Amino acid sequence: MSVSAASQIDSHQARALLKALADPPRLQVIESLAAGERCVCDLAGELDLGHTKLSFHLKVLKQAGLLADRQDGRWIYYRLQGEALEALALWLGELSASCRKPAALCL
Amino acid sequence: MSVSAASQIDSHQARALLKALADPPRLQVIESLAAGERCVCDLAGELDLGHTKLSFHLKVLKQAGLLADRQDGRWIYYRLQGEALEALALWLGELSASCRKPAALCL
DNA sequence: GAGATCCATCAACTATATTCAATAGGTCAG
DNA sequence: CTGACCTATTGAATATAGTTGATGGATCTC
Repeated sequence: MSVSAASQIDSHQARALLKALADPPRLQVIESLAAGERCVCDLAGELDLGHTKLSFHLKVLKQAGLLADRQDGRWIYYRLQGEALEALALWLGELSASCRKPAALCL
Repeated sequence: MSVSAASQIDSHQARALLKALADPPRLQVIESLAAGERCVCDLAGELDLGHTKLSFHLKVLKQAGLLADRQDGRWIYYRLQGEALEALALWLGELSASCRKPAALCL
């Protein structure tokens, strides 16, 4: 039980996260939210996406587990789920590590 | 100057890597190559992709900088470029770290 | 409760990516 | 140099994903 326990993911989950991230507007959202929680209208102002497009991509990111939301009155605030990013980073790290291991065979 | 200097990438490069990885057949290839270098015909046998499909995806991965190849007679061997995976893992890690920093705002 | 604001959803359209079958370029063995 | 093998490429067909404009639900203000 490590302290910063990023949950282990399998390649199927990794692919879902990769796919969710691999899109310009979604990456804009992610990077904007890395600075902190924001409501949709702030995001719409900050980024240059229409309301509908933004809403669509927020949904995709949320379904992938990369975002969480919270309602406050008529505003809905989205925030990054750091664990998902960490889990993906970990998965990628293990992949590259396993590549490096059998020294003679890879690279 | 850190020892395991994974080169820094920007969000544009990160997106290209994410996009290249976010596809089932390509992830199969990546995971297979994590065990070591292989020639195309071995990959074709191991995975269940047609020759054409495999060749196409190898090209995509190579252009993204995730794979390198080497010719030996009529065989062409592909291997993983661990640095690309590490760089992406690093980029994701920094993103999640920056999310965690302003404690009150995110999560 | 009427109107305004914030956000999500829907269906149709468009754009992009993947697949498949056929063709072609190299390399090797005989 | 001919035929066999390994791999790459091409173009057409298909599948998938993204965008757009219009509609609707929910919350707030007056």
